[in-house]
Amino acid sequence: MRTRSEDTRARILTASADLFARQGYHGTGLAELLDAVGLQKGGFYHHIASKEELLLEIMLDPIDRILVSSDQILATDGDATTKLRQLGTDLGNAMAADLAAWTVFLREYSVLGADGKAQILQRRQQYLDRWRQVLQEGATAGEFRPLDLAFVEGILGLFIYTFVWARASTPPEELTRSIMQVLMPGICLHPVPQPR
Amino acid sequence: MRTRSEDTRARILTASADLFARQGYHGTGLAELLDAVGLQKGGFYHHIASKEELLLEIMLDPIDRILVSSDQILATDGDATTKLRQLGTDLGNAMAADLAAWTVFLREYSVLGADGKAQILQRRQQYLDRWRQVLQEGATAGEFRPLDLAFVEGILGLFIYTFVWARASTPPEELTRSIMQVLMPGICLHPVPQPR
DNA sequence: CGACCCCTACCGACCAGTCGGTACGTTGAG
DNA sequence: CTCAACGTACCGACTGGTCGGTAGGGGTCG
Repeated sequence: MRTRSEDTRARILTASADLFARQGYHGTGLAELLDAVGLQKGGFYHHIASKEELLLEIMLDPIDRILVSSDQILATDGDATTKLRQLGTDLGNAMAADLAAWTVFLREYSVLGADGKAQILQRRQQYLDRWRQVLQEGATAGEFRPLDLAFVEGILGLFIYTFVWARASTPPEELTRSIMQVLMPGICLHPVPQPR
Repeated sequence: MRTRSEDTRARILTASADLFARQGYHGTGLAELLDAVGLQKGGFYHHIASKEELLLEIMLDPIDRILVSSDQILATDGDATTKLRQLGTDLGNAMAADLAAWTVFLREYSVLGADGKAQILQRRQQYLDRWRQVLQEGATAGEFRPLDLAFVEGILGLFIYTFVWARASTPPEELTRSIMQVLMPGICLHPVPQPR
């Protein structure tokens, strides 16, 4: 059963994510949030403890979701090449579905206090470790080249910049495909058949 | 001859780039800028027209520099594979030398007014067009796979995220090498010997 | 030489406006 | 009657920016 409160709260979350993505956290005043949601301050603060807590909640959502889906991928018994491709398409789908929240997640880390930073950083590391794990697995299995894994930090950047800057003109599945078209043969040792 | 004024102005520029990179434009107050530079408001505004003009100047610097160096690379008569590698190492070197300014350039676009946006966007497109040009050249010459170029927007993200998040633990040349280790075979059709 | 002057670099008080946040009143459904 | 879900009025702190003023170095005169 969906209460009215939860509904209002959800509206606040999505509207804020949208504004924060477009103008940044500090660039978005309370007033803008309020008339985007259609509330006054009193109503707003009935649902939200503080602006910064709101930010943290927005940022936790996308990373928590993808921790679940990537976990399922890792649990598969396919080879590393397959898992790698799945990790990529999964990330692309996630960003396509929640681009605003992902943008905020990847841009506003520095705004958070020590608590929020710790929570976000831990999950971020967890997620990137999934990639590192698959990369390692593929390397020892002889599927992948022996790689210096420093670039893994950049994968999130590769995706988000492609999605943010190329979105208007191109459907999301094509963006993911374009990225994976480079990433797969860049990582895999033997020629990889491109699906489709 | 280097005047005192130019020196002070330069100090303002670098200090501001540093603070903007760490805390964001809106997250950095005038007060913080002032005691980072060691000036009072009067002195500050003697050199800078406005905070936003300051931001624009910070952002124009890295892109203008790399437009020059990438132009020189394009003018070379090497093959596309060589040019591609040079574009990558050039970008890596630029970011390593000016990480703060690059961070600001890639994060604070939305803060700018219509004028600033136009100036930055034009240069950004110019630079990415260099990559597209080389990619196209290599594709028609049979050096590269036939690629969907949507991912090109993500190259900047790939680099900046790698440099920002992996910097502390790794020297910049290694970061560039790690990235190019993936990018080159991801783009080039035939196996590419890795230098060094 | 010294007296004058001007201009650059800088100071610090001040401004209107905006910030995030709170206290409390009101409304309406169960 | 109750309590959640809001609106309204207000707060102090802080925002970017302005303005009148000043210290002092360098040039130009007699």
